Amino acid sequence: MTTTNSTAGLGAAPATEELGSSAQRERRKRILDATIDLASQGGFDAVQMREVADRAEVALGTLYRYFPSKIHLLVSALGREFEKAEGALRGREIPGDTPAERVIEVLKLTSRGLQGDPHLTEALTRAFMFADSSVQTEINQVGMLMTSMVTRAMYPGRTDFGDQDVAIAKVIGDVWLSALVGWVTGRSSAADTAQQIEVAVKLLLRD
Amino acid sequence: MTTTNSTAGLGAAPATEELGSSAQRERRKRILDATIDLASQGGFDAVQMREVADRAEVALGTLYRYFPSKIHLLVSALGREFEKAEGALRGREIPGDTPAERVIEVLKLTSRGLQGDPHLTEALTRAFMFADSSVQTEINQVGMLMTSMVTRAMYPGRTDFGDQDVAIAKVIGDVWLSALVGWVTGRSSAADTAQQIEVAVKLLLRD
DNA sequence: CGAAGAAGTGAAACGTGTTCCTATTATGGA
DNA sequence: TCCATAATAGGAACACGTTTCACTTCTTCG
Repeated sequence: MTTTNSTAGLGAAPATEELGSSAQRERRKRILDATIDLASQGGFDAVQMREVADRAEVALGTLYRYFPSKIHLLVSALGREFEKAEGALRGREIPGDTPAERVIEVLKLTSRGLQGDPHLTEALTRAFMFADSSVQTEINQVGMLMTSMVTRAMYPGRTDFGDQDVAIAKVIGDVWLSALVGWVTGRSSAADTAQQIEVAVKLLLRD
Repeated sequence: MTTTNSTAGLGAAPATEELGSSAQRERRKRILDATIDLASQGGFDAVQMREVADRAEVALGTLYRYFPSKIHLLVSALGREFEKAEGALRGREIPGDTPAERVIEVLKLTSRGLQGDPHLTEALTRAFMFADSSVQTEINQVGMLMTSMVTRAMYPGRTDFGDQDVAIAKVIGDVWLSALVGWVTGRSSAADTAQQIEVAVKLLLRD
């Protein structure tokens, strides 16, 4: 059984690594800020390592010391954003009478947030899709946040979930990712994407 | 001059295998062969445009005339391979007593085929994930083949399918893609991938 | 304080995707 | 057949991710 459990990560995942001196934490923050700034304005291609380094007022070599590749950089940025989004959602009461309705609601909210900044979304999604196992830590973090958002929407208030529920949440996450890729790469419209997710959720959460 | 390059470009790089002189069709074939060869031996990174051009005995500029980017090249190669795989499957009788069983069988077969050539799969999947709307034609072709394979496995012999069935097939396709990406990028094992797909299919095709 | 090592700087250089340019060869119509 | 035009060859050049290196600055600890 491959249940490396997800409920473990559902708790209060501490913010990002708190290692390093405060100067280092600030450098790191400046780098991620610059990254998101550039991504937001021009997408994946606009995030150029030299430009990021410039904006963060950091040498190129230093940038690479903090993030060993552009993919690491972008996936880390994605992690930070996702954490923020998940935090914002965490306090909120999710409307909807059934698990399906609530999950759709959450995914709509999230998608809308992403689609409000298409370039940023494009950059982060591309990076996520391109990431290999050397970025596993960051990837898993994002995956767990995703799963956690979905399960919480399914059963608000509950804190741990059965295998079946987690499996469903993961499938929904997969569909969501595929749909997002379709949207990001210009193959489907925002409406298509929403529709696609809704269909999947209804299929998976009918009973 | 670059004035009327669109018509010239289309003539030069026939989207379908029909167009172009026989010399051109052969060039195109040599290029795709070289691509798959390189991909198969070293994956995405090993498909280097200069090397492809060399092996295909074609100038770099010619390669770019036929395929305007590495992504186009790889996605086109993917299309050709997928067609071949789908054709091989089309004649065959699929074992299994229920739609779920048959779909799982088909996906297992396909996955096994892919996993038998990991580098090739990695290259093609990466390209697919990275492709933007300029590669829409090729992408859609692959998507339709995928959906068609799944629906046919659900109801062998039938030739047209209800909305619900197509929707389910698409969701399965999404999950399959996500799982494949996970495998390709080294985040999950072949067994995990199979498991993940099986869970999704069982959830979607229970009744 | 002072020294040793870690971290940061700035710049050059390399690899590979992509573009561009000129000369040469194929092709198809008058 | 001969010419106009498109297609190809060959190769230089450019862009951006990544690496490397010599030097400087910071941090830590005896």
